[in-house]
Amino acid sequence: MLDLKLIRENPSIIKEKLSTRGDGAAYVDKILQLDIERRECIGKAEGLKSLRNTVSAEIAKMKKAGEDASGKIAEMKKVSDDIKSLDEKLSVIEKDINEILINIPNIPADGIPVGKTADENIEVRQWGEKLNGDFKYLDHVELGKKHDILNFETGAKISGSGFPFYKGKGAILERALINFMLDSHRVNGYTEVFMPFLVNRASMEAAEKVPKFEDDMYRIDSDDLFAIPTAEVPILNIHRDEILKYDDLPIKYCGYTACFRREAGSYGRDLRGLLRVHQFNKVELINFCTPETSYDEMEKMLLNACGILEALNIHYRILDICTGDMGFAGSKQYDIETWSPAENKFLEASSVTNCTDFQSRRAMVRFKRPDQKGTEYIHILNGSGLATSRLMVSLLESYQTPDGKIIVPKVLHKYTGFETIG
RNA sequence: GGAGAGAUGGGUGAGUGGCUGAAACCAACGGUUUGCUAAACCGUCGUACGCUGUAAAAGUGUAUCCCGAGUUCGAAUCUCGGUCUCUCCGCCA
Repeated sequence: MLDLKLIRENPSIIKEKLSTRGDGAAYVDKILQLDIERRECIGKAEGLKSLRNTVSAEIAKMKKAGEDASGKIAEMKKVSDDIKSLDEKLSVIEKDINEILINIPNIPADGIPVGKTADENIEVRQWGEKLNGDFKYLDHVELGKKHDILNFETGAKISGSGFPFYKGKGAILERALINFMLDSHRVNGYTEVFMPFLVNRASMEAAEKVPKFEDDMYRIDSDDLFAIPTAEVPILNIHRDEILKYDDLPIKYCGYTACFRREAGSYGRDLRGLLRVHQFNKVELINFCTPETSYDEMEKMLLNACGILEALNIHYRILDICTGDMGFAGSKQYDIETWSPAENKFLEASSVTNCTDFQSRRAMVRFKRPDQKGTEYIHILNGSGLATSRLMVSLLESYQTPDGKIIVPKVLHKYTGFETIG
């Protein structure tokens, strides 16, 4: 959620910046108009409330002195009615403002690529090289079937399509990846957390996932709980409605969760195997930091995520995401894509995003500087470090041998207890 | 699932209709005292929104005692609905 005051004070700048991000700019004028009405309403209502408070105190005194206050009481009855109708009007206006505000995306950072679609993302760098062995690379679905480690039919039987089923060494490898990533990030200074996979509506709203993206979420109607689409949601909410200590910043968390996404409307796209699933595993990184450090922290987080891929020796590239392709809450976003030799393309395995104060305003996560009055909204960064599903695709495919075996990357041996599959 | 208790500022905790944004204590911060430390004493000590205003400041009004609605001239305090927490019983990984 954007800052209403910021919009009020810099409408043209906000409009200009939002113009690169869909239709956000169109809302600005409407917001400004409503904001004027809102402040008028507040002024009137508060004036009357002030009067009521004063006179009520007088009534109390008169009653104590045994005087008759019925005239003033009748007068205040009328005032109270007026206050009530003004308050009702105000709440309608504020609801309208809020409705618009939750549909305006974050302001893009200076210097990020301007563009409409993913084609206009800019590649920052690549690491490693494309594999070009002189044999036909089997894709992860074929490899999964061959070694009986991944079975999508069984997953479909249990739950439906898009719910992968891992077996034997496949299940162990998945777990190994998660443990390896968590251990690595702990060394990088992140505090490990383990969280609920179902969260309440307030948590989803704080993370700006709901109501805008409610259709993409799995919801449990009977309790109004949501299956988390990412660990970002519960981790972000750790500090909801809190004022953090300046000296504690930055606060960094890593955590594993399963992630649940309905992927409504994306049927037919990248459906094969693990490429687009309703449930996947991810280790998430979250950083709560000051505004002046957030872009530096973002670079560090990116390196933390890349470090996993380098340890696993998987070819990847980094994209600087353009304004039109960026996530709703993001101000700047890097995607990390890992190479799939069988698909012959890069797959998005991670996304590192600086959400600046966009989420913290809704979630009310603030901090206080020493020797300074008032609070500021904290900057919140999130990054996958990483999602195992796409990573598994790249890993299985990249580590296959011409005779169809799969070598387990060395860093995972201590987690798997075996060195090859097949 | 059954029965009961509760939710007040960073913490403990008082307050059952009228100077109560809220006692007291603790913590924190600033200061005095002190050879140093400790102790003592004094002061400060929530947040949000609006208005006035500034270089920064500051002033002022309103709201806020879990959330929402109601009663009343006036609600932390009374009524109703909800959420959450705790205790006991039952069930259970």
